[in-house]
Amino acid sequence: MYNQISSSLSDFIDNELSLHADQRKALLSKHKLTLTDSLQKGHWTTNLCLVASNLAKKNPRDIALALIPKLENQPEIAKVELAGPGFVNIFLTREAFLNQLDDAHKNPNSFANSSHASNEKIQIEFVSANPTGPLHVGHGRGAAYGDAIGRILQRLGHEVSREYYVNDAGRQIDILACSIFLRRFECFDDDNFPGSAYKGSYILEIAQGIEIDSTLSQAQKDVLMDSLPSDDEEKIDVLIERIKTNYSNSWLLIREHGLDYVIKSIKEDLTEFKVIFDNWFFESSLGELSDKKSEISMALDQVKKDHAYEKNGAVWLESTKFGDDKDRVIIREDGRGTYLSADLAYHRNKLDRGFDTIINVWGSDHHGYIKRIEATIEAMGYRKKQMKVQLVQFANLFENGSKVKMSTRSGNFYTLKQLIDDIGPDASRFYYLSKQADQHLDFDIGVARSNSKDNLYYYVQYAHARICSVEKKYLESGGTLPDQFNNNDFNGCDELLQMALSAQFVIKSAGENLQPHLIVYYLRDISQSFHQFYNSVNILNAQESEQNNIIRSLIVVKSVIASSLKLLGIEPLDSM
RNA sequence: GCGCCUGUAGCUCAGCUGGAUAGAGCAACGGUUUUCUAAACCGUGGGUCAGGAGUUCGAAUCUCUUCAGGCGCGCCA
Repeated sequence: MYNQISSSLSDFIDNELSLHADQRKALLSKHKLTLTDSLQKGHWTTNLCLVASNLAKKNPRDIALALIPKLENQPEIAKVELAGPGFVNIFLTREAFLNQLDDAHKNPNSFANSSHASNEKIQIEFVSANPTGPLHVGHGRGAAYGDAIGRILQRLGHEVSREYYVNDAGRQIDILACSIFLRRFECFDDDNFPGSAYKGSYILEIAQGIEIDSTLSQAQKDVLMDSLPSDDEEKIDVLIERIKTNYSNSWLLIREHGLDYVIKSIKEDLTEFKVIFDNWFFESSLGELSDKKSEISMALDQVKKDHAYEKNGAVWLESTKFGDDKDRVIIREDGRGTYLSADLAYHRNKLDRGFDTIINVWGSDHHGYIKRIEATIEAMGYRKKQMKVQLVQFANLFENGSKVKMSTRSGNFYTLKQLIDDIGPDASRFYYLSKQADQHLDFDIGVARSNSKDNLYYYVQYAHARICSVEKKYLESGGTLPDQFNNNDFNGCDELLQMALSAQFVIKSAGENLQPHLIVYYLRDISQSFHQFYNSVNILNAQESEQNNIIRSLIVVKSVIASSLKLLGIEPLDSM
């Protein structure tokens, strides 16, 4: 119906309004055809006449008077009204209204207006936490978000690939290995353990799980720990150097073992969270700068040709030429690469894989990095529009009103796994997605865990479970589930059905704007409408003539709730 | 100092590609169960959409500005 009315409006614009080409274009892009928020305004409404009145310098009412007969001609349209300042409200025949639902049900993936949307190959890179420890609740938000976006975009017909970028090459991993080494050979007692090393209990666990024959004598330990710098950062770097040099075999073993262990545990946590990646991309696979044929060397060579220069012994990317605030070092004075140089090669790799769009889900503390990477992409000859960056703010965790403290280095933090064990993956995902990603989220686990009425997650699930229950009872009493509406019968569900129809537009918008929270709010609204309906009508004791349409409506609502929940990675509950 | 984000009911937030009376949950108060799951529903109270100016037929929404808060500005990752 949307497409049909929409094309009538386009015909009207082309044939009845004498507009210049640019005016016509403006009108086509600015006018809207939307489902109404209440059936008192009909089923569909358009602001076409209001927008056109500006462009055509005509009274909106006059334009409407010309438009209305064109619409009323159509057999599916019962009535057209001019309302408010110039809205045109379209009332469908009951049959046409109900047919829309059958159509939506038959083709859940065919979206209104889908002719304009081309199916793209989209890659989403998310989580990508450094493999130096377990995922914490902040990572969980990115995981829930990226995965939901993936599901929504897939539903809209795109081909989606989920990727985790593993920073397995940098200093962070050296610190991880160093921390494990120090624990394994008991170099420090707890009070003197270096401040920059990782102290979580998992470090001890890894250390104890490694099979190494050798031990360190007290004399060896003394040499290792002799006259260390007092600064925490310098201290750890010196330790790393000494261990690498003097205990290279143990070092390599520990480094590899530690990395494997942490990555494995991250994968396990994500699996439990129902987030499955199609690809794990290792930074180390880009190779070394010292290898002239490595991917990272080739990527750097490419930008060095035209967009880089040497200064103070370092190589600088002329990123200011592409909108960055300042130029950036890509090769340090000492010849090592920077974080940006690896990222540059990584983005080149991604774009060369043929994705139409790559979406980077980053922690919002990286927002200053966006211009830099955009500049890098352009310097390599790609279009920066191919990349979208979606920032995810940290989630503050509360319990009974007080903030749960989190600090990574100290090792004392609330992990994603704890959260999942505590309230389950589905409730976690629901609350993670309940607010726009790039804004602060206060997440109260007390509420999420509770059976009380302020738990929105259960409010939605309860709506679904209630419908399942009614259906079951209806079948037990000898009813059969109807597969179509009776056009002339009970219309008490029509408002509910109108809202069910809007699901496809909500999902479309959630996908286009990368905002899964729109679906959360939609779920809340349709659940509320259902609960209201449920309390106002005795379904199982309704007259037989009414029951067909009621049950049919509930089937539609149930399926809309279930499919919306699934887009968020949440399994609908059949009973509670 | 520069850049990005935020400011909507007592609290937590929707609504922001301009549109019809500004919404929801919680909290407060008062109701609803011989009947399908009361984790529900109904009702009442509660708002200068931070302040100001501008654009527009029309602004919570766009522009400018002031105030308040958060974050980012490394040859860190």
